[in-house]
Formats: sequence, C-alpha cells, structure tokens
Amino acid sequence: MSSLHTTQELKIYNSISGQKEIFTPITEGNIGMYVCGPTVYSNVHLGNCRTFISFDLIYRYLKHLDYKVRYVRNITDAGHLENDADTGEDKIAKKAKLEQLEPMEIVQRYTVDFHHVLSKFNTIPPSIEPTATGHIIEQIEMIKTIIDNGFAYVANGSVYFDVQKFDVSYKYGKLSGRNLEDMVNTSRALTAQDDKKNPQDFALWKKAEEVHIMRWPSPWSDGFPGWHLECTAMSTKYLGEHFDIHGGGMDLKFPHHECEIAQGEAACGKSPVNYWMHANMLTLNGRKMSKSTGNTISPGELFSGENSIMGKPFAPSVTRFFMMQAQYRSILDFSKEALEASEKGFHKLMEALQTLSKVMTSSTTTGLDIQEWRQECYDAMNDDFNSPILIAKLFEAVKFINTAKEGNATITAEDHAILQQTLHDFVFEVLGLQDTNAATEDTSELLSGTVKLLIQLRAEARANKDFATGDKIRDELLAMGIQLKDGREGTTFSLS
RNA sequence: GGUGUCGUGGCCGAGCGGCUAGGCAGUGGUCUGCAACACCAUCUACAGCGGUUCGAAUCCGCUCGACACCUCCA
Repeated sequence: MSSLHTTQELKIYNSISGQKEIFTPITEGNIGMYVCGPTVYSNVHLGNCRTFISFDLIYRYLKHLDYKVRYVRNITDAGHLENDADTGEDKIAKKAKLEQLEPMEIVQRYTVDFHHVLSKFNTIPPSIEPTATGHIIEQIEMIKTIIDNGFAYVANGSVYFDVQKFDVSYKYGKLSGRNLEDMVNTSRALTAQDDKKNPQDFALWKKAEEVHIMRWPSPWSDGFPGWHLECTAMSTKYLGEHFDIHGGGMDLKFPHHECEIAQGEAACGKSPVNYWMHANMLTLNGRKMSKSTGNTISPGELFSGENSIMGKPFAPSVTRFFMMQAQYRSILDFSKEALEASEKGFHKLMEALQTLSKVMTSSTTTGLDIQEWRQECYDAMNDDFNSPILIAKLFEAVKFINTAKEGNATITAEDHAILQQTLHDFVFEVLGLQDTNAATEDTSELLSGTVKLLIQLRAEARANKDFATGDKIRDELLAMGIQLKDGREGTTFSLS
C-alpha cells in the first residue's frame, strides 16, 4: 500500500521493546490508534500541545501513506484524582468547587479551549473523541469482568486492581521496565491509610463521599470510575481488545499505561497494544512544563506576545515548525532564541515555495536529483517519523530552488511538478504547516490593490529622488505589518 | 534509594562505527539612493578519562553533570 510513496518500510520506535520495529498493521491497510487526551480541568499549556501536535504529525503521515486510520483520543472529564490516596480529590470536582460551577461547566469550558487551541495549531480532529462520563456503563462492565477473572477486589464500596495477583499470571511492569518486587521494597509512598491491600493496587471504581457531586450508580457504590480504566474501556470499545498504536505523553508511561496493559490483560486475556508510542516533554528553562509547578506558558500568551518570557508574539505555524524541528521522542527546550531561529527558517521555507512557481523549466535537471531527494524525504519519515531530517531535506530543496532561480541550476517540467507536489505534500499535508503569506493572496483583493497603489506612488517618488516620501511609505507600511521588498523586477510585499 | 533517558560548535537540534546534517546567530559578499527583505559563501563541535577497533561523537567501562518517572501532570 505504501509502495506508492516509498520503497522502504515504516519503522516505529516501540516503547515496550525499546527499539525501532518495522510497522505491520493488524489488518492490512488499516490502523487503530488511541492517544490519551487531556483532563479538562484547566487551560491547556504548550507542553500539553506538543504531545497532541506530535501525534498529529504521526496521524497525518499515516494517512499520507494511504492507511485508513481510526484515531481515538479521549477527553477525561471525570475520575482523574489529585493523588492516589483515599483523600484524593477528583481534579474536575475540585476545580468546580473552587470556581463555584457545575463540574460539567468546567468540563465544557476547558474542552472548548482545548479544541480551540488545537485548531490554531492546525491539528486534524480525531475520528472519535469519547468522554469518560459517556462510558460509565462500559467501565462498569469491564470492572465486572476483571473481578470475575479474579484480578480485582471490592473494599468498602470501591474496587481495586490486585496488582500482586495479576503479577503472578501476567507480570506487572512490562512497559516501564519495573518489577513489582522492587517497587514493593523501594516504594517511596508512605502507607496511606486506605482500603487497598497493597500500595501498588489502583482504583477501578471509587466510592464517592457524601458531598461529592460527580457520582454514578454501580453494583458496588455510588461513585466514579478510576482514571486508568477509562482509557481501557474506551479503546476497547472503539478499537477492539487488540489494536495497533497507543500513544500519549512520556509522563503517562507509568503508571497510567502500565495499568492499561494490566487491565487489558486482566479483562481480555491479551496485551491490548502492538506499538506503544510516547511523545517527549517540552521544557521551559530546562524543566518540564507543568501545571502543578507553574512552569508553563499558554498558547494564548505565546500567540499574543503577552508573556514575560518571549518578548514578542509567535504564530502557531512557527511554533509548530519549531516543534517539528525536533524528533518527537526528544526533550525539546523552549526559548526565545530557539523560536526566533525557527521563525526565520520557517519564512525562508515559505519564501522558497513561492519562488518555485517562478522557476523556469529546462530540458534537463541539474543540481539536485529530484527522485532521489524525494525518496530521502520518505526515508526520513519512515525512520520513526524523523521530522528534523525531513526538514533538513526540505532545506536542500530550498537551496536548489534559489540556485535554479538564479539560473545556476536547471529543472525539467516533469521534475518541477514532482518537486512542487512533494514539497506541498510534506510541508502542508504531513507537517501541517500553514503559509501565513499565502493567506494574503486570497484574503483581500482590497488590501493587495491598496498596497500596489502605494508601491506605485513610492516608485514615482523615488524616481523623482523624493526619498523622504518613499521611505515614509515603506516605513509606515512596515509598522502596520506589511513588508515591501525591492527586487530586480520591481517591488513586492508580504505580511510579516 | 529504585527505574530510565541524555550530555553535540554562540543557540536550537539531527546523526549513533569511516562519508558536509539542517535552521538561527556571527563573519565576508551580491542586490539597493540608503536600508530592509532576499540570495550566495563561510564558520567544523561531539562532558572528562580509559579501553575495543585499521578507524569512535557513534561500541564498552569508569567519573562528573542534567533531566524524567517512582504522588497529579501531555
């Protein structure tokens, strides 16, 4: 299927084996992919966004390879506790109390924010976006199965997963490389006074306190489901007991994903996922961005420039490009200098795309083997979605385009078409970038006509050596965000 | 304390046994009335110390340092 695009197979780094593996879907031509979504109790920060942008790249490339992808990303709107002790409070309920709102108002507000921000980053919505509260019945059914299979116990109205017992039959810790014995011996967690038999056990169902508003009836108590269980219930419902790819942020690897594996095996008798993928963290000042420590910057603050770190606004596409310049498994550090570098590079890339349409074709191609270059682009992405290598390749094309424009390289009409198509595919379709300049072309005839008139007036002034007037037009337009560019064939403009 | 990841030129960031990563900044040019924009050229690094090898940033060992997870976090 992918042979249309590439002669090499797609390799994916599988977190559970710790190495790159050739990707083989369970059903040829189809992929089931589940990514853990946000807990909607506050505005998303940029670190959260990186994970979803990383998986957007992956989703886009898989689609580009003509796979039919069912992409499921949940919304956690209940059950995510502040901590694992019995006193642990549901994040959403806590926020609701704080803001004196219904929990569902909290959920709605931050779900809207989440969607709004992700659309700014030009991410494609998932195929299905299920919520935890919409799947209480499925979760209760799954808990019943796990109890029936002997891997969970009821205590005081709550249900806990019996990790010790599970470990005997299936081994707990496969994903995170831990073994239960070590964990028992070295656990830092103080023995919380709760209903659990062992500190490693985790809640499948929690009995709600009297004051707790978020509660649903179940065979064990009025309560709410455990966080880990939500993902298992929803992934099983929409992708089956065994599916291709499960992703999420690196910080979910343990315990969240480890627990998902345990639940899947305990309920269905088999490992739920073939390829585990983890996107790495975005750091700020060398530290993980995190809501709890306050070391964050929000997308809104970044776009508007209203923040103490950056000193100027950065566009969503520039930010996205910045993220694509690092591989999704690497920690990426966020700074003004790094963003500015990406901004310049991004504009250079976009500029070259415009230039390409003006390059004359010839009877031969010299300076770049277009077919080979194209293959190298695919090789980069096939090697575990190595977007930084892809971008390096794109810049090879940029150099070629500029050289060709100067007449120091040539390209045939056929190669020109391939180059244009390939660049378009990778820049817009796969990397998901948006050309801020191109928007001007269709945005407004009015603007473009007006600026052209000013350019003409300026040209006349300059012809009369009235540089003061010419410079005034130039400088004031620049102040408004319109950059005039004096070239050999006259003056053009772009929005900055 | 346990588990794991990582230390690359001024900055960001690929590579992971032999071949220029790339972007930005800097420097030198081209263009321009002056600029800006743009374009061209250039800058040769892999924490330290040992070892394996014909050859190591890349493999092994040790040392130092950083980060993440083990409690909520994408």
